Amino acid sequence: MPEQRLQLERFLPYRLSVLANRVSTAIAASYSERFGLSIAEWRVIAVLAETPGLSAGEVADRTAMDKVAVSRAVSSLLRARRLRRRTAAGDRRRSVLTLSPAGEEIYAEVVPLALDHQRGLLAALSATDRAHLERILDRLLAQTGRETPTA
Amino acid sequence: MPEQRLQLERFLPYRLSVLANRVSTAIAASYSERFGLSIAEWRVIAVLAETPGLSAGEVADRTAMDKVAVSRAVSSLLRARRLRRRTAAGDRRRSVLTLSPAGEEIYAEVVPLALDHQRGLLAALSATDRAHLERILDRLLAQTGRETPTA
DNA sequence: GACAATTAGTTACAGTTGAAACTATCACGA
DNA sequence: TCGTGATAGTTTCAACTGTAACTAATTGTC
Repeated sequence: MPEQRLQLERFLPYRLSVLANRVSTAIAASYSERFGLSIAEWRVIAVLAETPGLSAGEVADRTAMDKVAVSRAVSSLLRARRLRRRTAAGDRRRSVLTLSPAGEEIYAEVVPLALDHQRGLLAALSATDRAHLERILDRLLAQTGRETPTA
Repeated sequence: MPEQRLQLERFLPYRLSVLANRVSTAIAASYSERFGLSIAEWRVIAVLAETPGLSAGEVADRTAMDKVAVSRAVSSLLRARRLRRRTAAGDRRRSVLTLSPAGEEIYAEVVPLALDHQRGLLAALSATDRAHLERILDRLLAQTGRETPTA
């Protein structure tokens, strides 16, 4: 049996990781310098803009972040008055998170930047390639499904 | 002009990041527990198995790691006697890195694990989807080309 | 050949991260 | 209603990471 080789530059997990890092870093640069947002904070803002009133745990579920990261992002956003937190009516352990006007404002300003980046990326692809990519990502994400411990 | 929305779960950069994290974490788990390797250490081993005799800087170029990360991975691999380091003949600043027999051994054991993971991932895709994915990744990686500061 | 500018690699420091422990609250069964 | 176990979220502590400063060696350039 011949020794197996790997060829890192062609190894799918490695390529995915390099690509994702490049893209995330580039986008993060554009909002971190302008608004002092970390990736975690931006994700929290984004899900709360889409679905106000989530608890910290629900934010964690939807952002693929762990609860410690969410806790820290929330507390720094609260400090900056970009978020408001109440206690859930029937369950005083749960928080109910919503964006403050300042938070909404930031969301409104960051979204176009983020969409621009996405457009820039997709510019490399034909329309059919884009459709393929969507479908392939759906499948791969489903395949890797419940493996991210959101604990 | 209506406010733009983002929908994080459909946002390409976000999806890429989640997928890449899931995959890397899963693979890393399999070699980190068995061999006590970090992702950085594994990458160094992989490129040196493919191309022995690289310098630390060349390793950084090929692994999309920065030079500090390479330096630390190299020194921990040296400590574990999984790597050998000499000084380059004509330039005493440069190192010449090669795997030790123990390092080769680890490479030989990890490669099948890594390839299994890749196979598991690709199992979700048809042959044509795999070909699409390859091509699309090539393009996106080229598009994001020279943005990763390997400094 | 001597000195400024580059390059290879390491180290130090400060900020970030994650696992585990902790606090507070809730749910449920006896 | 008391006690046990689960759940939401925070804090702690130790490990990890990145930036910048550093040492050492090399390459001009004059």
